[in-house]
Amino acid sequence: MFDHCLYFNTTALARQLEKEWAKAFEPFGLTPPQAFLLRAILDQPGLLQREFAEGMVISRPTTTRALDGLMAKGLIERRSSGHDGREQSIFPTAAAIAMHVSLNEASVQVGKRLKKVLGVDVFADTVSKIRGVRSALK
Amino acid sequence: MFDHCLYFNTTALARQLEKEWAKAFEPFGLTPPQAFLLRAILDQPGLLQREFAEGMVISRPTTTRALDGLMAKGLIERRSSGHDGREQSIFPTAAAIAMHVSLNEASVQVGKRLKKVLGVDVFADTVSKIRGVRSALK
DNA sequence: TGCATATGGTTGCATAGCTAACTATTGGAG
DNA sequence: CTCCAATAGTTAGCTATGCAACCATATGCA
Repeated sequence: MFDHCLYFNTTALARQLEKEWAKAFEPFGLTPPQAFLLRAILDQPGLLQREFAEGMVISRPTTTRALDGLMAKGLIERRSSGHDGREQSIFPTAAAIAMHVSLNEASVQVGKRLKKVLGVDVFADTVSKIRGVRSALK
Repeated sequence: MFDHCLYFNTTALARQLEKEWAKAFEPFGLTPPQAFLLRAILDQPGLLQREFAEGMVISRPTTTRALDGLMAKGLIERRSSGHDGREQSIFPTAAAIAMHVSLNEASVQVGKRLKKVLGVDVFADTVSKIRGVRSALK
């Protein structure tokens, strides 16, 4: 119905991809947003909550809640940043660190599968086009 | 952080676009999902609820609720399809029909603005790439 | 020093989406 | 004709997201 609409196609694709990734992270008991946030934390432990919000391109309230969820699962810790009483530094727990490798492997597998289905070039082109649009709209 | 991830970029773009369209539909008191569904109904009055779910690529429960919202605003009617007691045909009310032209105009404006910002070719390429991925994953 | 402003985080409230499970109706196979 | 399977729609319950408004802490300027 809205074949040439960027919004329509983008949101529809986002929902499709959400399902793909949900399958991959299901064994970890994580949803895609949770898993991606955790991967970011594992890659850059100690960054401030605000910095993760920026990096994931989600609002601060959404970040608060996503981190609440990860904390409830015992996967992260919030520590006061020390020099500024407002800030929270985010660290993975040992349990999360134990998942790091397999979480990354699962992610790589999804990427590989998508590249196989779509073709490596189409995949890369699409990502690059989307990133271009994102930054043009920023 | 996930520069080359299709999921990450797609969901982030989806949120950005949502905001763009929200501005455009705000004068009508409609959110983007509501407005797009209503536009579909205005273009094809009388289709079944299930058919709108398919067309919009959303689940049936989401369709039920989106239509509940439009009905609460007095913009659509559900009528029994006649030959099958399970089905509901969806029609726009006079109030909705009165919005048809300006709703479409507002939508065209957003499209024009995006094409101007991004360039017509980038816009078309991006949509086409995304549609390609959508159908490859279907 | 003290108040105004800015910033990081949280809370409240709303929307949109999903899956699973339910109801109601239809249609087909014995 | 009856019962079982399939289909349309709804309901329940969950997650993710945003904005507005709030609290607490910093910061800067007068």
